[in-house]
Amino acid sequence: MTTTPTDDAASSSGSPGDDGPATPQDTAAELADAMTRAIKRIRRRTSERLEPYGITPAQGRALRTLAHAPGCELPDRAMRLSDLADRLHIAPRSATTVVDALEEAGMVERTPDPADRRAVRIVLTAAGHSAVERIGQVRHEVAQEYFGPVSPAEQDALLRALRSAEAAYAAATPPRRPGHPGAAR
Amino acid sequence: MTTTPTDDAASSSGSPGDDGPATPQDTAAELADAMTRAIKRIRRRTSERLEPYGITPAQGRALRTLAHAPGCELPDRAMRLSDLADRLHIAPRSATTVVDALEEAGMVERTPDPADRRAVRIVLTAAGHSAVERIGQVRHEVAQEYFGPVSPAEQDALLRALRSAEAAYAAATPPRRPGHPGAAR
DNA sequence: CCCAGATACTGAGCTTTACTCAACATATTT
DNA sequence: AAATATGTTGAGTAAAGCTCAGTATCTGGG
Repeated sequence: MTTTPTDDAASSSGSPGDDGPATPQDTAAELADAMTRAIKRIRRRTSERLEPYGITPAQGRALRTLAHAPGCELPDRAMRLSDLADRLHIAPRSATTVVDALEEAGMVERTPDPADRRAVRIVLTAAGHSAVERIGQVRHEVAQEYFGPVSPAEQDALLRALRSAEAAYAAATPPRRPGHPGAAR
Repeated sequence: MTTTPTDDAASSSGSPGDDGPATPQDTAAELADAMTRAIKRIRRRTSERLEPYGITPAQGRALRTLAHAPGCELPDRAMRLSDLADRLHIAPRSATTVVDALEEAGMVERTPDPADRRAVRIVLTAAGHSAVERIGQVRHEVAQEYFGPVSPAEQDALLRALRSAEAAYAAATPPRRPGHPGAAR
C-alpha cells in the first residue's frame, strides 16, 4: 500500500465500461451490470479515502470482521485466525497474510490462545479500533453520497429486494456448512 | 488460468461476510453491503461457469468490449489496443497483457493498422465470437437465476433507482471527457 | 526536409489478494 | 502410545493491475 493503486477494476465479465445498451429487454442482466458499476464506484471511492490511512481493502474487511466479534480484546475470546478466514471466506493461509500486514501496521496483535497452544487469537489494538472507526465513517459517507439521489423509500425497497434474492440464494445453496474446513469445492 | 481460481473475493472494505446487523438504521451503507454480497455471488458464479472455457473475468470483459465495437473484424475499424484500454479503464500495458492471453487462446488477432504502423488493431476471430456468445448466455442465465426471486416490477424499480444514482454520480464527476486520448483522470 | 516531441505498444519488475501443497506443532481419539 | 485431526505458516503460483523505461512511428516546426 502507500503507493498508488488508483484504479480498482476487478469485476467478473460484467460491465466493461459505460457503453450503450447491449441487450434491451433483459432486466436481470442489466441489473447485474448496474450493480457492478455502482459497487465498483463505491469500492474505488472507499479505498481511495482509506488509502491515506494505510488501510487496504482486504485489511479493512478483516478489521471490520474482527471488530464485531464479541470480545475482541480478550486473548481468550477474540477471533482465531481460522475463524477470521471462515468469516471472510478466504483460505486460512490468506488470513495469515492479512494479519501479518495488520500486525506490522500495529492494528492487531497476535496473542497465544491460553487454551490451545496451536491457535492464535487476533486482538485489536487501540490503533486498530480507530482504524475501524474511520472505516465505518468512510463507508457510511460514501454510501450516503452515492445513494443520495435515491429516496429513502426506494433505498428500502432495494434493500428488501436484495435481501430476498440473497435469502433465496442461500437457501438454494445449502452446502454452506458452518463446519469450518469447507468452502471446499 | 485453467487452474482453480475458485474463490473471487475482491471487494473494498465492504461486507466481510454474512454477519449480524452491524449498524441498523443506516440504509445506504447496508445497501452497499447487500450489493457487494450480491455482486460477489454473481461474479463468482459467472467466472466459475466460464472457467471451463478458459475465459477469465478480465478476458471476458475485454471480449465483450471488443465485440460491440462497430467493425470488429475489419483491420482498419476494429479497436486499437489503446482504445480497449480506455474503455476498460485500465492502463495500456494491462491491455497488452490481456490481449496477449486472448491471442494465445486464438480468440483475437493482432493486425497491423494500415494507417498507423505503430498501432495494433484487435480483431475477433471466430472462436472469439463464440466466446462472446457464451459469455452473454452465462451472464444472462446467472443474472436470471440470482434475481429470480425478485419480481420483474421490483427489478425494474431497482434498475431505475441504480440508474439515477449512477446518473447523479456521472454528473457530479464531469472530468470523464469522451474525447479519446485522455481518459487521463 | 529533418529533427523535436507526442503517441502506440511492449519488456521488466512490483503490488494486492487469494490459492495450493507441504511442514510442523499441538490436540484428540482410539 | 499411536494415529488422526486441527491450527498456523513457509514456499511457490496465479490473476489482474500498475509504473517506469525503451523502441517504433507519426506530426508539426523551423
